[in-house]
Amino acid sequence: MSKRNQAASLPKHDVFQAIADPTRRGLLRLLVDQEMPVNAISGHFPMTRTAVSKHLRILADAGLVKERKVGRETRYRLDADPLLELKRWLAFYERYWENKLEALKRYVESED
Amino acid sequence: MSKRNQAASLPKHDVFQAIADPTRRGLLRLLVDQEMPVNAISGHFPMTRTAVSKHLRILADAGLVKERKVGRETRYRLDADPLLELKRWLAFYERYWENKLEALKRYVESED
DNA sequence: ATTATAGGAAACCAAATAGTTTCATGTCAA
DNA sequence: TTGACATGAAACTATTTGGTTTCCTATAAT
Repeated sequence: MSKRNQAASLPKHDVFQAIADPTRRGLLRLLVDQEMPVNAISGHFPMTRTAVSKHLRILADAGLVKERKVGRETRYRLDADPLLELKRWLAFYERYWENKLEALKRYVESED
Repeated sequence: MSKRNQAASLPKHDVFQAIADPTRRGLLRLLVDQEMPVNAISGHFPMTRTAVSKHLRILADAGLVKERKVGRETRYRLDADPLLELKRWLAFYERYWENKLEALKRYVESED
């Protein structure tokens, strides 16, 4: 049932786009093993809280962070799962750099 | 010598940004094991040759394709090397989904 | 009850992006 | 040498992006 993500719940931002921005990569890195409220998070970045908040929304759209309301604050934490898609995408190209490394290895070995 | 890529040859587009666009991912996929001239390439995409050409330039800036002039045509081919950066970036997060899978596994196993 | 704190929503802005059309240049073919 | 072909450059446009400021709402603390 439900062909993955359709109509109703189409993620507005995919993981490729989400990680394209360096600030957002920084956010992921920061939330790796801490759940943090927006204020604490935004202290780590040279921009307004609102800007950080928007980045967090984009990450949430891509499924890369989860949010939880606690009292008057919203806490965010990493969800690395969507990165699996990236890993699968990357895997396809793996043999191409492996080929290169192979070639280099042969070249080096033929040098003695 | 030369701390990687500095001043003079700063790549205007990094690999994260380069692969953010679906058309560009399509280009990489197409050039995986063929060297192709622009005209042949652009036939595979629903946009003008010029637009494709610009995407190719962005990929070239990120080092993901190499170009070679042959007579009056310019042929492009994949260079997967810069994807290693992405792989390293991803590797950092690997344990986070592994933890999840672990947890799931324990949960399933405790079910009999 | 009043004040302070945490966060999102809205309106706005500048710059970047993804595309177009038109033009110029270099190379191949007749 | 004349014409056709392959491509990049330039100028232009619409949309998206990344940021801001200003305001509103909900929760906590006094």
